[in-house]
Amino acid sequence: MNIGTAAERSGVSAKMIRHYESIGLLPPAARTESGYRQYSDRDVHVLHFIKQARSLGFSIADIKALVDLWRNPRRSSARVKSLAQAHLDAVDARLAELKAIRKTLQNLITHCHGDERPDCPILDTLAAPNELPRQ
Amino acid sequence: MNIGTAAERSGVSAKMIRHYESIGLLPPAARTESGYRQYSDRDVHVLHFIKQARSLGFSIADIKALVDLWRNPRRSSARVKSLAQAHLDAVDARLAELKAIRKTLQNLITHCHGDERPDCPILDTLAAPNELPRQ
DNA sequence: GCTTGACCTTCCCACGATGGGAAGGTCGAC
DNA sequence: GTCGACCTTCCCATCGTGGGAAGGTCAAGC
Repeated sequence: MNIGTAAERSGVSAKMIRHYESIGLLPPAARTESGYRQYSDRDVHVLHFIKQARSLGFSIADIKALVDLWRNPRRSSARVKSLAQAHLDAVDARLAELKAIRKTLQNLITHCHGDERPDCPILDTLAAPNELPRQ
Repeated sequence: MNIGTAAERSGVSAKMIRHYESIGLLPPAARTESGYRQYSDRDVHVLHFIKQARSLGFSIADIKALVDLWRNPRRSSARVKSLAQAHLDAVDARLAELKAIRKTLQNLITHCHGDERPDCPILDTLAAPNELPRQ
């Protein structure tokens, strides 16, 4: 099938499919005489794997490693688990960050009248010489 | 003072100070005869404001709006609050996303032996034809 | 006054992931 | 044959934060 069909069936855009091929995440596709890329059901399956991993927030580098492990019958699940754990740790770190940000924003918004007056605790806090309240 | 000192005192790198000037977030700095940028205490204060807003995750475009409001004695706090609320909404959306990702990852990791065997629920789930479990 | 290391300037490129769009070729239904 | 949909490659962009090259400036120390 052509790239458009592969894109539709996998959920990965044609643009990204070409890009993934260019960065080596995918092997070069088979081509017709006129240069059109040809994809098999197996290729669509790989693309779907990539899409799923992306939706879990894995980086392209991680996904490359995961695809390689998937392709290797001799892999150890320890390696997979290690990759997933490192990613989970990063997700947790980002969650903590956003929670702190959320808390500060929520507090600032609560104390802001939000009317026509110019005084505003949000601006005052941003302009204050000390660091933002972190808790 | 020179840009290095302004960077040190504001917590914003010299690179970013130059960048912010180039994108119009900062007005062009005064210059010496030899072309060195000169910054006042007031400039450092603005940079500090920018740094604080960045640490709260506001985009450069939002920060530009916030700085303009800060500079405008006739601003309404409603406008400030609206910007902050929109940003908080975006933070909340991202938090929800990461939480869902975390949950899925956590579940997959829990069911993975993480040993030398090749069978792995993480890879199996990524390769499965249906969408990832979302709850 | 000269030396030299730190600092400054502009410019170009890069990162990561996902595009938009231009220019030109191919395909297949009608 | 026509024509709209699809395909190709190539170049650029987004967003925020850099690295580094090439060359100029500053001022402490000798």
